[in-house]
Amino acid sequence: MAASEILLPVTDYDLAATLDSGQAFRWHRVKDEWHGVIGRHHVRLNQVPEGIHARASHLVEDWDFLHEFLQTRTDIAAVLGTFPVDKPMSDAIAACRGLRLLRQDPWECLASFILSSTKQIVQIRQIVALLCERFGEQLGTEGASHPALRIYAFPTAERIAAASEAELRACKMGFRAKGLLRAAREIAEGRLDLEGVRKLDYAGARTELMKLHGVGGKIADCVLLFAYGFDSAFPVDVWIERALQELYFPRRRASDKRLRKFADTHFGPHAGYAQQYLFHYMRMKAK
DNA sequence: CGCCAGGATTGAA
DNA sequence: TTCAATCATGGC
Repeated sequence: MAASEILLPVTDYDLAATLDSGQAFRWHRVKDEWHGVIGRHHVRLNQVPEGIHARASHLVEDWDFLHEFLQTRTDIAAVLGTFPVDKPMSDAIAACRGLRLLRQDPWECLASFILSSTKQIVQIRQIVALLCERFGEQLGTEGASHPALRIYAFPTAERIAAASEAELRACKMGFRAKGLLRAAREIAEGRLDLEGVRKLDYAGARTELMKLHGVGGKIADCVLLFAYGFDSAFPVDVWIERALQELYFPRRRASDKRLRKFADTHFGPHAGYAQQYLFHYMRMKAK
């Protein structure tokens, strides 16, 4: 039945931690509500005792897109049950129980993480917001008279492919414009099929994404984890490197190679989930 | 291996 | 107020 609001009855779901854990860059909190765009849906979410309450700015026939994005059907207890039983992991779980992995659109996720290179989360947000304002389709008409309230879809690969590198650089993305433009063209001109990547195994999918200029192992793993649901992907950035070093090798300094190998073997079949818990735990401790 | 690529933020002068 | 250090990933 079509409605503009719905209750998603989920437990063990920390909406704030999930939307603010560096996976997605377009969500912002207004009072107790999270505003965001999923595809062409503008939605507002808030955590209530019974689960997550969602409101859309339009009538929605099928809310499955929201279940999919938020991964409400994931059995989080089963995932946590596969984590290694050690002090760092149990501390991380205690610190952010209810943290989830999202399931994002591959293009939006890929583009966002190409822009994330050597940027901090606040800056990535700014760049992505500018990109959407300038190249994304405006959704609805609420903000027609009020620029600050305008809502935009994430720009399509085709639209980005039609932009110039200079126009993209004007969104403050610097040298990342080249990588974004080239990726958009690969997709728009049919040389890269992001849907086809779903059919590959983890190693094959990673190799495929890493062919793109500006996409190394870390960014490929972010996309594989946050958009494709490859739970074994374990993005290693400086935060995670520090976390592994401090939490698991406090006495002796471990090489990058050693840490990488540890990451690939220690955390089990849902290593990506474990990574997200460690990442969020370290960010919370740093604040 | 070591350098470089922008721009926001932080803290010193 | 200005200015310099810091941040952090991939290509070469």
